[in-house]
Amino acid sequence: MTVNPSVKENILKCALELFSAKGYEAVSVQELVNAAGITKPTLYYYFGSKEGLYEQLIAGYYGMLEQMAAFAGQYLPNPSSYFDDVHLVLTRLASKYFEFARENELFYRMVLSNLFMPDSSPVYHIVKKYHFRQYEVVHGMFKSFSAVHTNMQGKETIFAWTFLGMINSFIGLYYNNFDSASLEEDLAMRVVKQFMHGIHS
Amino acid sequence: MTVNPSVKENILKCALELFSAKGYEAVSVQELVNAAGITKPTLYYYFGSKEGLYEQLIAGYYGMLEQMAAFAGQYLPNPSSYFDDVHLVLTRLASKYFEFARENELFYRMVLSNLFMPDSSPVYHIVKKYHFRQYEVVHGMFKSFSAVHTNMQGKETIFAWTFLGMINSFIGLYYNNFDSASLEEDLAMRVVKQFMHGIHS
DNA sequence: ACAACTGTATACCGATCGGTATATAATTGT
DNA sequence: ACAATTATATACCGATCGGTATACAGTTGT
Repeated sequence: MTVNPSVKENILKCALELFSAKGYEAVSVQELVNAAGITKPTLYYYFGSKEGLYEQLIAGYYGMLEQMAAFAGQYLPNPSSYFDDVHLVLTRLASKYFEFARENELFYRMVLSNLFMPDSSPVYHIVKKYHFRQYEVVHGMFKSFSAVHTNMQGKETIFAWTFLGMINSFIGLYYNNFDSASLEEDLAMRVVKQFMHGIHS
Repeated sequence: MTVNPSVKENILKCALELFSAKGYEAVSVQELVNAAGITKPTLYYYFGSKEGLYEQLIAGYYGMLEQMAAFAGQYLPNPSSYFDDVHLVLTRLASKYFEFARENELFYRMVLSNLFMPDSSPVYHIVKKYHFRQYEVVHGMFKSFSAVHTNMQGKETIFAWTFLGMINSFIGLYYNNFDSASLEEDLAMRVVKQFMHGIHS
């Protein structure tokens, strides 16, 4: 079986728009193929099933996200300089997350809406491993911090979840226009400041 | 039209279990009435529609949550004492959120899974106002802080969202057993510490 | 020119969707 | 006792669900 790239890309594009706007369950295959200007057998020819389409859709984007996070989270210890050490890496990572969320809003909306999805939700088993890999990258970053800053040892898990929770909270905030701030470098610094020094900043 | 409370309660109980486990869209009315041991006309007699059932279900729980947050978030200024001022109220509120999340796990799982629901999701318009009211209570609390601690002025929105984001992040963590910590008083203190003083705590 | 393969559409599948018309059993007021 | 009302079930509605059998047009290798 071969593929017509343009047709496949078009299906993925329409799927992203619909799933992002209404959620997986609420989008029917018929609705999807109408939007893409094709018929059902074409969709099943390329993706096998509705779930297969969803998986292929998120796999690509999650790959990019993971690569970004792994790269931006690289830590070159420089403990003598505050701003060139942990602070630098966290700011870079937050900034890159915001950049990704800005440039892939439709996809990242799906990520957010799936974050706390119930375990027995029909699509949970699809997104589960991608969520966890994303967490692992951030957790690994804090591990590399604590290897140098031993006072952080044992708190890597809680730091990873807190940091990701804050990042996602702010991205959700941005998407819903509750805060006038945009997801610029500036906000990344504010988030890191809050994360590192709390309310007294 | 009158009601048989026990039947109605039973439907609500089954609805909570199913919606919490699979999400609104993924639960069919047939599945629901089977679980409750009734037939469809009975459900429609009491709730009018699937959406009506969902609304009545969450309205009750959100009412409790709102009342709890409003009460726990009351601020009696005592700026001369650090631990009896903002710190006290935040710890009490966090603690109460964790308590609520422990005692109403099924409901709060629904809350979390709806947190970042897309705007055009079929149930978004139902949960929207409840989410926002919850945020407003916390925002009001920070407003009452900043009336005394003027250095907090202008940051009430960002504080409210950060605080709620952290709370929910930890509750999600607890539900997914990623952290061995349970949602006890102890964790509430850690969250407030992280919120107020950041990573250096 | 013709066979093999790629890609797409028509037309259909049984099952299930959310919702309801109607009948009737059970309760209540008088 | 009997009418009115409450509460429940049978049986059904048109629409749509996710998915597919089949035919066939377009392309490609030889």
